[in-house]
Amino acid sequence: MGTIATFSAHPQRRIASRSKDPAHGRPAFEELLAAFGPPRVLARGEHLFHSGGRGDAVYLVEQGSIKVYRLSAAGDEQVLDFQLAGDVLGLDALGTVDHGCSAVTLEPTRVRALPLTKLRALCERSPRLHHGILQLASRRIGELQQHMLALGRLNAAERLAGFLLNLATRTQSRELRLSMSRYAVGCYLGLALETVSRLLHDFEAQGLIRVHGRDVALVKPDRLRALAAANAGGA
Amino acid sequence: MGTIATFSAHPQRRIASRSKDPAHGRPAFEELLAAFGPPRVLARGEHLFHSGGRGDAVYLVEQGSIKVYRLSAAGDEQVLDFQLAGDVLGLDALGTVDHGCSAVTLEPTRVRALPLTKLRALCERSPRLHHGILQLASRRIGELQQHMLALGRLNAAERLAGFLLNLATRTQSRELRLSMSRYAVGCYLGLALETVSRLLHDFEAQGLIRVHGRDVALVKPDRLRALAAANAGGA
DNA sequence: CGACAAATTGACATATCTCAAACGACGTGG
DNA sequence: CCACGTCGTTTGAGATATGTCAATTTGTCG
Repeated sequence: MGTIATFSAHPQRRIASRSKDPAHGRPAFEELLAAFGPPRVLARGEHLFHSGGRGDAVYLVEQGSIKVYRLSAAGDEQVLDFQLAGDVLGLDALGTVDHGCSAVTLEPTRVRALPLTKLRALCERSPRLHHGILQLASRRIGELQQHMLALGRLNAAERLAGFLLNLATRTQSRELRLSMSRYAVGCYLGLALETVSRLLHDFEAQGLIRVHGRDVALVKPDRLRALAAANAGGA
Repeated sequence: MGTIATFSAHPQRRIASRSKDPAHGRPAFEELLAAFGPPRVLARGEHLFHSGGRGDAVYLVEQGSIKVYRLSAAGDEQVLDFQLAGDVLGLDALGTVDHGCSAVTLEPTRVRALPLTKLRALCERSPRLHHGILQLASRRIGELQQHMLALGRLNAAERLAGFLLNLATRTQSRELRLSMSRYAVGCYLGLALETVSRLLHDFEAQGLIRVHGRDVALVKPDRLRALAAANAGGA
């Protein structure tokens, strides 16, 4: 895992695009992939599941993007993650009966579901697949821990820089088209939407990025990285 | 889950004290428990593992307490969790080769290890045990997500109130003996240690708790709960 | 008892939030 | 095709929660 520190590249969970992982079972992921059901297309704004709802499947995003979030009693939203093509979500409901979060599409999105009943049955038969799921869960833990570091210890600029780099790595592109609003970005980073807006402006003023609405081009990723890494550590 | 919202009670991971969970395999946990090796006693300040180090086991805390943390490049510490008796840690290293965090004891602590090699072997043979681990991982994801909400959206008082309630639930006691410093609490909650100190004072002044050094008694847990829940939502 | 680490308390600095206004894009309906 | 309303974004000014720095007190352990 290379360069990006604060926000892990999440390449791990993006099982569709995994290509090399010498030590641990690649085949596990392939097998897992094959277990998912047929594609289903959701319109923008449709929910995949709701917090409190019974968790009855995990989902693989094939195309589009999904916002996973929780609401506080006061109605504040905390975005837990944005899921892009190749990501798997719903892992938090394996251990408990229901979901602790909600998932909504940010644009027309194609997903494939793997019902928990089927998942459990498959796990009985294939330790390899079972292990694949466990690895996904384990990696998700690592990612969340990394994000906790960001929320707890990084300043606004560091968080945003890390976020942009993370997206760039995951999409393998420096030309980002943000499917989420400034508000959603703020909810993810623990910031006010105005702060996000201002910071994007500042980054542009410094020549680090170019911004046109929701299109963001990373002009100087290295300097962004330096910014993010100023505080967000490696390892 | 019951009353505490922001900081889940983590009762899930405290497998030693699990007593009822109708739907999901209790036996899985019992079996898992039995798989751990012999007890080992660590002195205060000893590390169980280091960030970057190869993850070669998961650990069950039998007695004492452990601080799990990450360092940022700037040297700032983010505490990811405090692990008490009954908790399992090291789950984040199942999916990757090495740990993304470090673990150090806060007091003399007794743990039992389950080497990953053995764990994997056992998983091959016992789907039930395998499933137990998966559930632990899944629940940990839920807990981390809940803490992210706290870090991202709650104010200092709400975080601290939630933290105290969390500890009380996990230890089944309203008389807390904090094994961690104010500094460590601050690192966990994303606050400065002075803020923690001041807040404890304020809570005491309001009659919510009594503080004597590291002994904290929850005098009015309900009011603390109201404080924590003011913003930290259920479900 | 002495020394060192932890905790408290105060004064002050500031990053970020909040409130508010204005602007732009975009889709709908006349 | 244009007017209009809505939603998201930008930008500004001011408020504030929390951090920082520093001095003092308390606690702990050899």
